[in-house]
Amino acid sequence: MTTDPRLPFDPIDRAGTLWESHFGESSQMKVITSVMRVQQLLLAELDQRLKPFDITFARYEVLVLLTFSKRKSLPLSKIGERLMVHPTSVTNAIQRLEAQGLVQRLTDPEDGRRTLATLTPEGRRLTKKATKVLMDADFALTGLSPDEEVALYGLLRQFRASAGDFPYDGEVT
Amino acid sequence: MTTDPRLPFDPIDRAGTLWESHFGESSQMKVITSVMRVQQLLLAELDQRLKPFDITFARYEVLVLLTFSKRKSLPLSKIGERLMVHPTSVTNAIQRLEAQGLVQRLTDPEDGRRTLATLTPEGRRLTKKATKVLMDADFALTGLSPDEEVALYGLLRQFRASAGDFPYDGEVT
DNA sequence: CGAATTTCAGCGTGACTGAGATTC
DNA sequence: CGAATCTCAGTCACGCTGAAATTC
Repeated sequence: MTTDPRLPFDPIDRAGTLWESHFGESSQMKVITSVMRVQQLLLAELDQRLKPFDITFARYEVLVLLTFSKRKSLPLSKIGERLMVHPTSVTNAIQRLEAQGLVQRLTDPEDGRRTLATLTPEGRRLTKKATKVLMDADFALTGLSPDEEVALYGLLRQFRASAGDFPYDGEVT
Repeated sequence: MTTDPRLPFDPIDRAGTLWESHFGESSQMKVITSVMRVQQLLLAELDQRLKPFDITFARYEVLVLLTFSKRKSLPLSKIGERLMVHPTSVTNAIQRLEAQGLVQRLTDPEDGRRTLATLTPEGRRLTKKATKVLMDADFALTGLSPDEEVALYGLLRQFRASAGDFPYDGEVT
C-alpha cells in the first residue's frame, strides 16, 4: 500500500496557507502543485485501465496517432513531433509496441533514412478496445460538467499558448 | 536537439478534431492530453530554474515542506503523506538531500521507528534563494490573469475532490 | 503478538546526452 | 559535402512491489 491516501484536509490548500504566511502570494504555487497532482492521479488511473492491454498511456497515444493517419502508418520523426516527445523515446516506444506485435516497422521506400511504424491488424483491434474502455471511464476525468471541461481546456491552452507550445494565429516565424 | 519544437498548428486541437471524426466527443481527451502536456512544460521549466541549485522540483518541495514545519524537521512518513508520494520515494529524496548537505537525518528520540529529516542551515539558505528565483519567474506560470489562475485552481481542485484526493467538507469516514 | 516506519533490492518507464550509421 | 533520420549505449530520476529490520 501507498501512504495513507487520506488526510483530514486538502494538503494543497494547507500548503497554500502556509506559503502565504511565509512567502506571500500563493495562487501560482497552488496551480503548479495542482497540475502536478492531477497529472499524477490521471496517469495512474489511465495506466491502470490500460494494464489489461499491457500498454501504458504513452504507448496508447502512439497507437491512436497511427489510427488517425491515412495509411495507419507514420515515420517515427512525425510521431515524435506530434506527441511532443524525444526521438529516442519514440524509438523506445515503437520497439516495445513492435515486440508486442501491435506495430510493424519498415524502412520508408521513398526515403531510406526514415522508418515507418505501421499498425498491425492486432494493433487496430487493441486500439479500438482500449479506446472503448477509456471512453467508458470518461478518461478518468470525473467531477466536471461539460462546460467546465471546456473551460479547463481553455485555461490550459492559454498557458500553452503563452509558453510557446504552438504558434499564435498570425504569428510569423 | 529535440524534435522541432514548432508545428504550424496546435497538435492537441488537431488531435481533438481527428478524435471527433473517429471516436466522437473529444473534450475529455483534450483535457487529459493538455494536463499531461502542461505538466511536462511546467516541470521542465521549473527544473531548469532549479538546476543551478542542483535540485529537482520534487526535492524543492521537500525543502519547502520542512521550512514550514515548526522545528524545520519532520518524520519521513509525514513528508510522504503531505506531498502525496510513495514512502520509498521519500527515502530516496531525503538520501539525496542529505548527500548534498541540505538536510540531516536522525532517529526520532520519541519513537525509534521514525527518522526525522531536519533542514541544515545551508538547506535553509538554499530554499530561500531557490524560492526567490521561482517566484521571480512566476513559477513558470505565464499567460493567465490572477482571476484565471484562481479559476484554474478551482477546476483542478474540483476534479481532485471527485477523485477522492481529500475529504469533502462533512464527509464521514 | 500485530502494526507502523523505514530501508533495500530490483523492475519498469521515460527523458536525456552523445555518438554513430545511413541516406538524402 | 552538410543535413536529416534513426539507433544505440549509457545515465539519471522516479514510482512501484516485495521483503526485511526495527521499534512501538
